[in-house]
Amino acid sequence: MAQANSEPRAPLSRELLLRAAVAIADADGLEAVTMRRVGEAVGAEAMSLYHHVANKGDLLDGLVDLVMAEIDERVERTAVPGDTWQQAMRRRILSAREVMLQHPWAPRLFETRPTMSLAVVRYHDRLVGLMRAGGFSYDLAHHALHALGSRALGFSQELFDPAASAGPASERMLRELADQVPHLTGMLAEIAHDDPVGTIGWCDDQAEFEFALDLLLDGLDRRR
Amino acid sequence: MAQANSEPRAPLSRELLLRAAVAIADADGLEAVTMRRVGEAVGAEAMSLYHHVANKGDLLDGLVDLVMAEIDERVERTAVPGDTWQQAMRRRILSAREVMLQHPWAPRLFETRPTMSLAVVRYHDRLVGLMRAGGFSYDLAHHALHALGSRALGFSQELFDPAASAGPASERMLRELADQVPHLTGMLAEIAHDDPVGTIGWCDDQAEFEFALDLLLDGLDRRR
DNA sequence: GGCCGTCCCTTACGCTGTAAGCCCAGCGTC
DNA sequence: GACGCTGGGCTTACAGCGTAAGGGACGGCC
Repeated sequence: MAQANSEPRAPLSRELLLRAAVAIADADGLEAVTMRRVGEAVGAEAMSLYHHVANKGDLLDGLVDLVMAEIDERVERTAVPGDTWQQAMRRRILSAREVMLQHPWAPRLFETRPTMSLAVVRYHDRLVGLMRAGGFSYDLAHHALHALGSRALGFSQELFDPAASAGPASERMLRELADQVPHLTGMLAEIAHDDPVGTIGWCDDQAEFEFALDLLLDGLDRRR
Repeated sequence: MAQANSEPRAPLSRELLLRAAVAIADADGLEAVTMRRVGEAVGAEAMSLYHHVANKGDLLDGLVDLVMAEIDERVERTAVPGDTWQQAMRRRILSAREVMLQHPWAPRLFETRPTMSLAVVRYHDRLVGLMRAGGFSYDLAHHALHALGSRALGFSQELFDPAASAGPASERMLRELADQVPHLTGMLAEIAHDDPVGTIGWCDDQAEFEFALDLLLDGLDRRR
């Protein structure tokens, strides 16, 4: 009713909706991505979106594909020809992680989606390709995929939760519970996080991620 | 209105609600656990639950604690005195896994809960204790916790999704996409899953889990 | 007896995803 | 030019969610 003819507005399209949804998720988190909110962002009503996506699940799948496209692009850009399987794998996974760091909501989305998108399957297929070229048996490559888990896509699930545990409140609480968790308090006291950049959650910083990744890659190389 | 006085019904309590919620989750999955549904299960209205739980999040946290209690109990029962750190850790984690296998919804719940419950913290604290006794530095123990991630609690996150990817439909689809994912199709053809018992999702069977676990434990032992 | 908690119920609100149907612009065809 | 079709947008509406607000019945204590 308002708007008159100020701007004719680009026609809706799947692409447009997905871009809007990404913007919303980046700004306010995944739970802020609702049909009404996306509609508002593109200047349309919620129900109009259904002409371009089958339902909300379809939209979320679209988000996954979009993030995967970003990853693929970056992976391609940062590839180095002479790499060993291990170097190539490492580089690729860390590239994926860079994209995940830009979209903090993506890990949770990837984990939650009930069916795996073709893009994700293809990503893993290429990883298997790398390992095969490096002399892996199919069996070991299979094991490797499972051992890596979500780490193959550049993130580790956070049981020590993201953000919420940070802050002085939880630190004080932890100190009060020192008798209940003596080892953890001792550990935290010694480690004294200085929280560098590149942190997804509380502790999942770059160094942490790379330590676990190399632990796995080395172990795999030894079993090759 | 109905019911008359057929059965006076046990008074509500936190315990009662949690037990009912577990039953519902076991039967129909985590998303079936709604306040109304839990209320129905205990013969009360949804709003009555709020006298025993602060809100739904509190109820879910209660579920986590309940599962953790089950784990602790089993861990205690299966402990063996003479174990090395590695044996003890392995045994403990596999015990936790047995409980997770009985509550397929638990992994997702653990991953989703925004704040970590005291029970979970204590569980990890004991793991650190084991490692310390095994000669770990705090720093390495810290790395170890992160490297293990959710595996410390007995499950690995499923990017190859649970159940949904199984069945002939997805297998046929995969065959049709053979040119797009040549390595994966080759791998799957060779592996020929015979799906033993103890499977959480598609491939996260016991053997898979233990392979990754040992890969990590061995790697950690070497860096000790 | 009067009062105060505790426990449960009823009602209602705002939010979600989405089914159903209307309306109108643009088009192809005669 | 008039016709009807089609497709993209809007409006309305519904069921289900978590939960805020308040009412009424019971028991224990002064």
